[in-house]
Amino acid sequence: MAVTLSDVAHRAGVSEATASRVLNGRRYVATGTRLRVEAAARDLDYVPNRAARDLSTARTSTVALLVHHAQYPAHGEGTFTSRVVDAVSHALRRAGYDLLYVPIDDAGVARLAGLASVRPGRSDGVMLLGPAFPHAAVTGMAAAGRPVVTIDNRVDGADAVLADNRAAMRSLTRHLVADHGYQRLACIGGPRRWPSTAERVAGVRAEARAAGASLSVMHARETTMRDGAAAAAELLEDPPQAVVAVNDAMAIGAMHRLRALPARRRPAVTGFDDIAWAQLTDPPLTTVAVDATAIGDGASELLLARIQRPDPPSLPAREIRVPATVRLRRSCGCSR
Amino acid sequence: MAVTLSDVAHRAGVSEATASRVLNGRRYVATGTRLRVEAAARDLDYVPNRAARDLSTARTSTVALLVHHAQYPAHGEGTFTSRVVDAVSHALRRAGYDLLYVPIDDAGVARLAGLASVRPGRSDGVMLLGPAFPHAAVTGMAAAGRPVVTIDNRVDGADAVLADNRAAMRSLTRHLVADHGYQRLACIGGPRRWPSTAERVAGVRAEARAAGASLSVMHARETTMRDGAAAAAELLEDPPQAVVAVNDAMAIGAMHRLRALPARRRPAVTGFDDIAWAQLTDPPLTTVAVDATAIGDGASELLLARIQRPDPPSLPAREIRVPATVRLRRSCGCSR
DNA sequence: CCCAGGCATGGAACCGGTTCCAGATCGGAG
DNA sequence: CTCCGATCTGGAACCGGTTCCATGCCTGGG
Repeated sequence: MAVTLSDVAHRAGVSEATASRVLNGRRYVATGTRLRVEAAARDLDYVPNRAARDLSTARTSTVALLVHHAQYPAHGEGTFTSRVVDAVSHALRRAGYDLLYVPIDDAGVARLAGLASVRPGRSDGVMLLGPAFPHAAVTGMAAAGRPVVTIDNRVDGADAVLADNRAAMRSLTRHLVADHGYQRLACIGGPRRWPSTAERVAGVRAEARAAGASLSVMHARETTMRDGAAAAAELLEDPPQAVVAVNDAMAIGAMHRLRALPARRRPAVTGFDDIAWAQLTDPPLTTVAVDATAIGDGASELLLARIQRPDPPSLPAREIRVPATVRLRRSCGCSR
Repeated sequence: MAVTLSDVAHRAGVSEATASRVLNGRRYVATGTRLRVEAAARDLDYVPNRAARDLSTARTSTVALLVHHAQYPAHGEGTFTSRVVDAVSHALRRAGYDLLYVPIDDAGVARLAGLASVRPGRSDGVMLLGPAFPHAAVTGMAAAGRPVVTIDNRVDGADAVLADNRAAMRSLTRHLVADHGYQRLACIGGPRRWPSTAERVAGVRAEARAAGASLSVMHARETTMRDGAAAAAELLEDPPQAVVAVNDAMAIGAMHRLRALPARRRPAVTGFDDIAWAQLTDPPLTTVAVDATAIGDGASELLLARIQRPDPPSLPAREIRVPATVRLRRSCGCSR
């Protein structure tokens, strides 16, 4: 049916071995031969059979991206995840790799925890997007020599790509205290065990302490708008001057709930992620923007480094921090 | 390195042929043999090598999903696309297929138009999500016998899955005219060539005529919040009583812009998609919800039907319409 | 009792590439 | 002029499955 390497070789009057060498850019092929083979391949519109190549090279040129949704709904429904997925996908494609997209729910995650043993499956490596993957599964894979990188999450012994959550939050908090003079802050955090939200809370805490502002921290079970609203409800009685949420979804939920207060007593609100809708809230949401492209590039760089040399003294785990920049809008009290 | 079929066969004391038969559930295997092979596979934690299987069966059990972003930003940034991606992915997984995720930009689309010829690539079939794929590329693939299904788009001769845009919009418009008594309507549409937005406009038009309301239609170049705002700006001078946008992003943009008007003259606004943020606008956005799960199921049903019997008198193109239901909130003037 | 036919199994070809190895050719150094 | 090594090429093994075909067994009907 399809054009095979043998067809190309035949048309060019060479052996399959030589044709293969040409098409893989190997050395030791005479220029004339090279040109003939290339012409034949072009004429026949030859496309190599991936299964055959994968089989003989024992590599797939494919990376699996697992996205956990059920426990990560704020992102799953939002735009941060899709931006990262696209960025990762583009970065991989540029490197000649394909992306297998695998959304995974609680049941799937549980199953994952079981097989710390490695499924070579149909990918050369795995990216885990989101904070909810069981520690054991990640370290299990990494220890077994299976290339793994976590995104927006970190686990000892595995490569990771995260935003510089702490620094960004310190800078944002400094703005609230120093520029606006807020002295009483509240922070709406996510689950304690999720590294990136924990880091954001830690950043707020560190800067509040340094700046001498009071801070009360609450931890939501998930990080949806609903959770943000619920947390905000507890603040209605004695509202702080500013509420720092660890993502935009919760910030928007909180802002919504805080409308119940008269404008005079209504706290400033800030978020994190800079999703598309952050510009359209009333007032527009001050938040932190993370460069999704940098995340995609970093993740694929780390993973491909492992894939492309899995043999030598297994590399120590690396971590890439992507800078995150504060986006001042009006919800923090700024006038612009 | 990895456990192979031959290992399993050896351990069970049978030939590879028999082991293969057992693991594929074929008939003509004695029960005792079957049990021995199954036990051996379990003991060795055998996972079949996909490349080898793909090569010998000439099928990949993989479907490529192309998502066009640059021309589809409202969805690319929003939540409709990601919901559909997840739904498709789950449906395929249930059927034993993997999903190759391929975001594609304008340049990619252009390239696609060129090769009406078929790239068998690494997938058994292709799903195209979004309205921006060139006609020729789609029909080319379909004609070449390559399984294709379009989502949120339709092209003659190719399978398609879409929301029942027209009916939903008629019903929504009827509500505006009959229940609220609006007589002067405006509709913010998308590009004329995008089937689903065109159908939505057609639905509004049909019902407005039937109900005797006046209607002015505008067509935005894309369908982002910005486009919605720009369209709304033109309505400020002589505002209609209700503005029907063809998606939520534009509706939100329009609502935002229309705040410039005093409340008395401010039109009702409605959207389409029921993205997460529609509940949080002020007032909450009346819109139309599409069942993403149904889209995923439909698309995978159509595609797998083609994949699993590509030989017989090539099936005529089929089209699945997914019901869409109106979600009344306050932006249309309802009180609840 | 013999034979047809269904059941159960193994041998081997095959899918379409990559790559090891051996042989051939050629230019330059000794 | 011979020898050596670098360059070029083809034959064939191999990757790990699936499946065609041949074979042997067992059962039941004539």
